[in-house]
Amino acid sequence: MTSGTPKIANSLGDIVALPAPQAAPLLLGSIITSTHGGAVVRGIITELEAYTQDDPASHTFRGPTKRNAAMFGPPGHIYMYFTYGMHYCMNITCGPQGRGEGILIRAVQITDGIETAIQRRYGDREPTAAQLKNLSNGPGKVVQALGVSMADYGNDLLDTQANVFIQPGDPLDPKRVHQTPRIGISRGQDTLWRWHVE
DNA sequence: AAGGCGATTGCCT
DNA sequence: GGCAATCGCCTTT
Repeated sequence: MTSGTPKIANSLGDIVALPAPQAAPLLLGSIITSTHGGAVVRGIITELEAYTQDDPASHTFRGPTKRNAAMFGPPGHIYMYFTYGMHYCMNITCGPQGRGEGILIRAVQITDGIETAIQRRYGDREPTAAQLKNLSNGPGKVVQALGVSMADYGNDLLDTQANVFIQPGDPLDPKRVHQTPRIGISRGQDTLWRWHVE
């Protein structure tokens, strides 16, 4: 680099290396793409939540385990977990290697491959208006619509050759961004670590 | 070795 | 809005 442009946290690699609560709002509006099954499904990340290691709501609160190992790996990788006996959710790992932080992707606005997403969520039946609205507005729904699975555990989300990857999105209108407590947790409700756009 | 419960979803009232 | 479904993980005996 010969220009005098200062190095700022403007690339995804820089962003995911930040602590999760700093990275999360910066990743809102990013593009996530899945090429699973030979079909491209792509969407804009519209809701996410940050989790840190000293956060009682986090899977990493009690230290590394086999389940949460990816959270302690390099940033920008996939941490998947299985919950409630039937649902999978995906995270973007954050912070430096060795630090158990990540961002739960809670909602995506599908922009490409919506037919494939509908097929994965509802099968061949024509979706109702309600079903279309609920296509990918929850963490388990996002995973299902994108066709992500535990096979993607630990994979690099910044590798555009991977089956699942993220890329920068268009800037968001700050007026459309809302910050709230996280959803579905019994502890750690004091922090405003959920961000979403309308 | 066993039990409780969860970063959820969808259906039922 | 309330609650059942369903099972792997982690904590506790």
